[in-house]
Amino acid sequence: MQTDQLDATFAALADPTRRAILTRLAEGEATVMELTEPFDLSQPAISKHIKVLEKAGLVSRSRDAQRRPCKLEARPLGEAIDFLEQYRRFLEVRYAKLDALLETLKTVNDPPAGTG
Amino acid sequence: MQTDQLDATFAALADPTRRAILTRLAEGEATVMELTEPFDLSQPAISKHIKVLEKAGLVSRSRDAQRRPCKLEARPLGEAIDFLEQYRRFLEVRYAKLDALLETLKTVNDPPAGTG
DNA sequence: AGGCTATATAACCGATAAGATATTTAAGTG
DNA sequence: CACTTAAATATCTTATCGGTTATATAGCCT
Repeated sequence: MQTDQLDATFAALADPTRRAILTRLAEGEATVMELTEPFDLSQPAISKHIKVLEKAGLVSRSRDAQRRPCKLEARPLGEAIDFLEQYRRFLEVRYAKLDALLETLKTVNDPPAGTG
Repeated sequence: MQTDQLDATFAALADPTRRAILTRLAEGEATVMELTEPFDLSQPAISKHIKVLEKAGLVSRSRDAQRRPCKLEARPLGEAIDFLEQYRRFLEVRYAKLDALLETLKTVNDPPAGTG
């Protein structure tokens, strides 16, 4: 895992506008216009944010006529999680919660066990 | 979850020196001197980094004579993970790995953690 | 008090970030 | 070709960052 990749990923995530863009992209692809709309920011400002996300590898672009739809690329987020995982033992409460979550998910595979 | 907290957390994580400091602190408390030593940076530079980490709530300080030992505070990292979790469905491969990991951890069954 | 050690603060610098507005490029349409 | 729409680029401004050196503060020890 390169340090530069983590730098870029965390720096990209450090901006609330960019996080909001990512959240929106989690619902599906979106054009620059569509991404600009919900914000009180100029189109060039959003284009800049997109460029930051793109450089961090968090977003990829395609083409649809004049449009340049953005798509979420989550791989770098995975690397960020990998980094944060090293602190797992300091997050015992969360860890327990996650454990419980996975337990629940596994239970879903089991035959119905009545109320849980 | 406040946006400012996430801003501060991710911004703090965006610097490799600060990530290295956190990694070191994961091994236990350390003084400013001890944290400065491994880097080719001045003591004030490290103090500044610590202040950034402290403002983000990732580090807390105590006192030991003239020393101000730093301690890792992982809670904000937990919130960062919470944010990243929303992209889990875009990280199916990782998710499977995490599942396997937790399976392993449960089998291992660590003793209660103390810091030293 | 004087001196040593550990850390923080101040002042400064160059680079970068985040925003704006204005303009340009690219692509489609009449 | 002119016009419209979508997005990118240029230029500028202000603020913050990350580093420096120099200095100040705080706490211990004689």
